[in-house]
Amino acid sequence: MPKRVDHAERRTEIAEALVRVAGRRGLHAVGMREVAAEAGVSLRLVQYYFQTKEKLLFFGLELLAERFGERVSARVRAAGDSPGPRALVEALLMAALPTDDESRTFHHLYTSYAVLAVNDPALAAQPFIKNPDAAEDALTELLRQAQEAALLEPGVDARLEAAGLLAMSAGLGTGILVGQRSAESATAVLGHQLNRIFRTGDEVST
Amino acid sequence: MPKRVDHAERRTEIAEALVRVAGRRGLHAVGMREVAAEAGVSLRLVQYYFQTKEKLLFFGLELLAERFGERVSARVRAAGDSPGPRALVEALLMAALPTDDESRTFHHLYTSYAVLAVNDPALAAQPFIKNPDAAEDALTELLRQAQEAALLEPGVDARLEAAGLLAMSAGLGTGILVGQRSAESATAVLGHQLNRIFRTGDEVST
DNA sequence: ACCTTCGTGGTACGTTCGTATCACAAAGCC
DNA sequence: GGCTTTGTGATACGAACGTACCACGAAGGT
Repeated sequence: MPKRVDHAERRTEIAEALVRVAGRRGLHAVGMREVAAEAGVSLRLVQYYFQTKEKLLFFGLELLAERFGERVSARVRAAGDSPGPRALVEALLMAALPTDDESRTFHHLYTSYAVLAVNDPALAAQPFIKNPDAAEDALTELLRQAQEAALLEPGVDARLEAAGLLAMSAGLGTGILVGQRSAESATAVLGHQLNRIFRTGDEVST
Repeated sequence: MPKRVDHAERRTEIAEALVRVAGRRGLHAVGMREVAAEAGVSLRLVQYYFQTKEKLLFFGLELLAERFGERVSARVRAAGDSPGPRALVEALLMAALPTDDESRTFHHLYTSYAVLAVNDPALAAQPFIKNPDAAEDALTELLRQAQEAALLEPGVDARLEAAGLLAMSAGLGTGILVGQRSAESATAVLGHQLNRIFRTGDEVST
């Protein structure tokens, strides 16, 4: 049976199994055996491709971040051919909301990792800072451009506003996740916020 | 030795030990034995006052929510004798930010519980919804009053704004928690947001 | 054609965890 | 003052977990 196999691919498959079971039962409850079963391989194999559980978890986080980045990019690209700044900003912020199973799992697990990182320096060294900071930079740049095109209300500080919007999006996402608020209500809150930032030339986008 | 003892008090002491050790090592890592050691009692005693770990965790959450409520109330009361609406709003929002050890632990553990609640219906039935909803109602009412006193910029929807501000505060709090942003930067973001909501009669309060 | 390396399975080990059990002393009740 | 209840200690148990170990079949290289 043992043909030569692509390690990277195998690792990705197993990490995807990890993400699935973690999304279903919670990151705290996932064990090597269950990941193996979900991936349809033996426990030994999980050990073989990841020597330790910690490494498996790290790789799972990387996978999660990567997939999420792709998702956001896709959303932004889908925002239209020559999208207005507001449509771009909206796409960026809405993509982070847990509106379907995939984004819900992402939000759930990312928060789980973040909580673990509070007490785990090794985990805290992972892309927890890098990734959100990049998003903040990107959004700030978007707002600056809109500002130069005189599309924003006066008195808006691009950087502070970007940070605030991203934090709001994250907070709303958590609210959705725990069932406190519906996805529709979250988008309404976000939309109202954008209405107050952008000059009234209402393009509410899709 | 066995004098008659106040159960409620004992349970609170043990739950406080739970909160301490959970804040130190993460909620996922806390065991009955460690809680017992932290509280300075035997494992048996923890079992005696809480029959099961689940009940201990529930009680810990209740304690956390209660203490946090008191903290917010204290902050709001300390906002001044006849505080302006903006000072009140600011006190409410800032109190939720993890600026010191106590609020940091609160934010950390509350988020931990929230993550667990995603996959645990019994935990989800605890005050996860009730409490934030109450905060949203209170903040909405505060904004409405400010609105009637013509202290707000036009075009502000009190309810949507309240929800947005609370979500932003929560999101900023998480950012502080994971070391992505400093407490000062978070308060700056929040302050800027309030500046754009309240009419310019700048009282930045303490 | 041999031999090394790679992929894989099965299983055992040591630890830790939550919980249950046994034992017993002090206090309250009548 | 005997007896029941209450508080407390020590320890045992069964399960689950991460990890380590042993064995072996099938390719690849030369």
